[in-house]
Amino acid sequence: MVDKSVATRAQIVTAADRLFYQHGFEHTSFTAIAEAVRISRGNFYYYFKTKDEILAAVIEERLAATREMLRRWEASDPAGRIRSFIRIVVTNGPDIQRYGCPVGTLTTELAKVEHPSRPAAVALFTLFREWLAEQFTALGRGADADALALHVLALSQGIATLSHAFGDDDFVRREVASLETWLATVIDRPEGNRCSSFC
Amino acid sequence: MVDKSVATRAQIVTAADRLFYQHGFEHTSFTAIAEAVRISRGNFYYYFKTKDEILAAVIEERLAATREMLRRWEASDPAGRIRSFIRIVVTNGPDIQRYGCPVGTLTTELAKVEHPSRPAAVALFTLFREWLAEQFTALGRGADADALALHVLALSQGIATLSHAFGDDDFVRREVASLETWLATVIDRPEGNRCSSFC
DNA sequence: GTCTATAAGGAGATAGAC
DNA sequence: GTCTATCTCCTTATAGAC
Repeated sequence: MVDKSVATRAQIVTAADRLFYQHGFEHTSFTAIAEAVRISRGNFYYYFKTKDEILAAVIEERLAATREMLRRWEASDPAGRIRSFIRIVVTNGPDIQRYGCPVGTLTTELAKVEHPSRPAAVALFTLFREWLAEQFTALGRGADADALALHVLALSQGIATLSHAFGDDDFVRREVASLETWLATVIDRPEGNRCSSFC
Repeated sequence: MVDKSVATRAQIVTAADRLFYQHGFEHTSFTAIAEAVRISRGNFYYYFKTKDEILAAVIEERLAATREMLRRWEASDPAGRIRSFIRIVVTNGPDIQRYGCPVGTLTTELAKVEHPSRPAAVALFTLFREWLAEQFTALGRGADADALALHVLALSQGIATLSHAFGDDDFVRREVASLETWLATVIDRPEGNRCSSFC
């Protein structure tokens, strides 16, 4: 039955997505995924021949979900879109505090084990990077849009990593507030009049 | 022979340190460490009863090495010390591009697998955090020294993560230059006159 | 202190019945 | 489509000779 097949496959991807995020790719076993979906390990291989295939499907799923999120954010103006991004670390605060950034932690893990899907994971970063650069360009900062995008991305990554390590809510809120203030000054100020390259 | 025992043990810790950094703790097997030190797997257990014991020794070693590095930096004035920290991502640029930040990647991995040594790894972060806060206090920013320390730590983490993901040298240099400029303004400026909470 | 041999368990992956 | 049974490989860890 095609419908059932599609549904079970989607359940596997959803469960694997969550477990890879919470416990890491390598640390998540077939047994753990099978138990989460409530199917046998054998049935598993009807849908995915290898563990790497599941990972590829999970990354595809995350790419699609991220594109959909960015699409929803386009309801705001460019400055509001960037603020939506900046606020992720607050919006998803509890998850990030427990498990870190889903993009950063996956990319790092796959790099350490030299996994073939590493470039696909980096593409998640690239998606945010290019989308942020577009917003800065729309705000009249086309000349250094990519640099500004990377700056926002880097600080968000750092906030996520330290939130994960220290579990300090105040720190996250403080950094996000500061980054939003920075954003406001970056947008309004002409290029020659800044306190630093990014300000 | 005690001397030999000490030397072999140190070699194991050094090799494990490097391999844990390059390939991750879980992905590094006893076999890999034993081959690196050129001893048999059996001999291995004469020095360490479990893999977790090696990890604990590696973290202790990293803590000691970090304290020693911070001690050397004390030859500079407080502002110079903070600049030494900021420049790590350039000084260790190639390693960080390949393997990420040794502190951040280890802490994240241990959290995902809920490893008992996770708090010890976080202590590495705390060491930098408190040392940075001391320097900001010495610069007359005692009121928000910890917040400033966390800010520098967070941005450095983010730079390391993106350097690892994208392998972009220019980005790293740009961010470090910007952070150094920021540092100069933060030190000189009275508390009321800033373009953002940190500037 | 160092070695070889081996135990015990878990992983990914396969075969074939239903 | 789903299952049980099984295979193979690799891991950590142990026992005991030298």
